Amino acid sequence: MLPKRHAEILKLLDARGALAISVLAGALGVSRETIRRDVKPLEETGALIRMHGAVGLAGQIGEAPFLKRMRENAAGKRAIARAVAATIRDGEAVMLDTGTTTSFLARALTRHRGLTVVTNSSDIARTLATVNGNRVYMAGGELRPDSGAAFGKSALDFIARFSVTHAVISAGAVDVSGVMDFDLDEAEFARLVLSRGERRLVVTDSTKFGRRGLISVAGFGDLDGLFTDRPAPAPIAEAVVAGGAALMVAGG
Amino acid sequence: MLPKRHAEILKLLDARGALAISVLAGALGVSRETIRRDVKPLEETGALIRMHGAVGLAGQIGEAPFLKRMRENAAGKRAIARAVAATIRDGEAVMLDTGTTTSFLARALTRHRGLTVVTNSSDIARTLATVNGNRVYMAGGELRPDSGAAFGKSALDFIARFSVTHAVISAGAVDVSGVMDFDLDEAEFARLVLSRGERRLVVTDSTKFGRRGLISVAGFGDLDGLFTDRPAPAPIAEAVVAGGAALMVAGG
DNA sequence: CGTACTTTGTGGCTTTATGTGATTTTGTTG
DNA sequence: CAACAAAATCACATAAAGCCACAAAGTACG
Repeated sequence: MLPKRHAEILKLLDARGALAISVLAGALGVSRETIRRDVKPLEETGALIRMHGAVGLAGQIGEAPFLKRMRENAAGKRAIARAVAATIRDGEAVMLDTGTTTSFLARALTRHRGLTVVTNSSDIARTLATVNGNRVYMAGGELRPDSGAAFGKSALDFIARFSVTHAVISAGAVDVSGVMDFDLDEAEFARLVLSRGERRLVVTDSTKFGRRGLISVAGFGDLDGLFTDRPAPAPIAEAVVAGGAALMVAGG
Repeated sequence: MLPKRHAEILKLLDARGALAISVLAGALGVSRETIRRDVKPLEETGALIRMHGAVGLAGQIGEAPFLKRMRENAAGKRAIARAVAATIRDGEAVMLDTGTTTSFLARALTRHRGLTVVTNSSDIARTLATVNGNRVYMAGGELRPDSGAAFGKSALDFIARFSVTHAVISAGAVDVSGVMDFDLDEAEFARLVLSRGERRLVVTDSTKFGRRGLISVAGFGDLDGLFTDRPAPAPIAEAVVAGGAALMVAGG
């Protein structure tokens, strides 16, 4: 049962940050020595970093802001990701933009088979490219240091050639007027992603509600659904349904 | 009655997750050995994944083949990666092709700062894009399911625009005539990478020596150095130095 | 029927996973 | 810096799982 517990360990670390060996041993119901033996190959492949007394995911240690953000409200984002993944069937085509919540969605989709995935995020591409017979198309170019994703004209041109069943974007902010972002390139990219999908979804954890964004990405009328982890403030919830989009609240 | 029990096994796994061989044997009223024999073809076709003690549906367990390959001789590859990383200074430009050893090199480079990185590998891109102010340029396109990397004309065109200090490729095989590969696209890509670097390196763990490749990538005269983890067979070592390349053996 | 082929079971041996306890290393604190 | 506690390491024991070869029981087809 090795790989199974390996996956469990990575999941726990992903959710809760660095943990002591003994904590992991307790959580998984095996001896500390066993956890140590599990951890060794994971460390050798670079997935983990060991310190005396604890292990952590490789990326989290050396100040990677993106991974740090992935730990904020990780439970909520994971719940959203699971809910969205449940609406996607094996073999379908999805387009994902960059974001912590869409990265969680990519992880939730590792149990699907034969997906076609279009993205500009190196994290999402890497997560889905080598598993389960998926086909992954990634837009190349210069990758942003904060997100590890490609933007700009060539990325736009690349994804404009695709048409997919599910287009999923993440939101920097959501208010009554719709979905907003803080970055012009990201907003343009997200807008294009939405236009290439038959079913247009936004995923956003509840901390984004009421936040005021800089650039408008889409009104609720342009969407088919908005997935979040906690009930939205009443005015926003009303605006969503008034725009004709479904509002889905994923249970933790 | 083979196909019938195969279907039963898949159904059980789907309903109850990963199960031990002995559990399946009990549930279906046959011996463990029989289940093992049932499971073998299912594993070969990729429907199942086997661990010691249990089998699970491929979709439920996330064990990518690429990660599996990264575990093989991980210590040797890491030693090679460390040795190469020590010859690269902060702020320099490197070009890396896809391979388990170059992925290790990317990890060894996470402590460098301000690198410029050019690659076609989503794994390498993701590893280096979000840390320490690196600039990462990744060739996009359709990613190969085995390696998570982009090949083909657009990838070639993309990297052809760059000139870097260090060009590093991994080898599928090495014999007295030079560096070989098993895949035409990979070989062409590697050749182009070499041509874009001032310092041209090959990294290869010692298991590749003497293996017979399909396509020639480069003769030793085209290289500045070859890094490996154990001394090469005498005829190959002689060919390397005769070609004017340095042979570096990294201590474990 | 009988022969040839397939499927299943069995026993012996090897390998793997895991736990336990002794011993060493590491980090902390007075 | 001595002393202590937590963690890591190591060696050993054991039980479960895997593997192989051969025997037994079906099964197909002339």
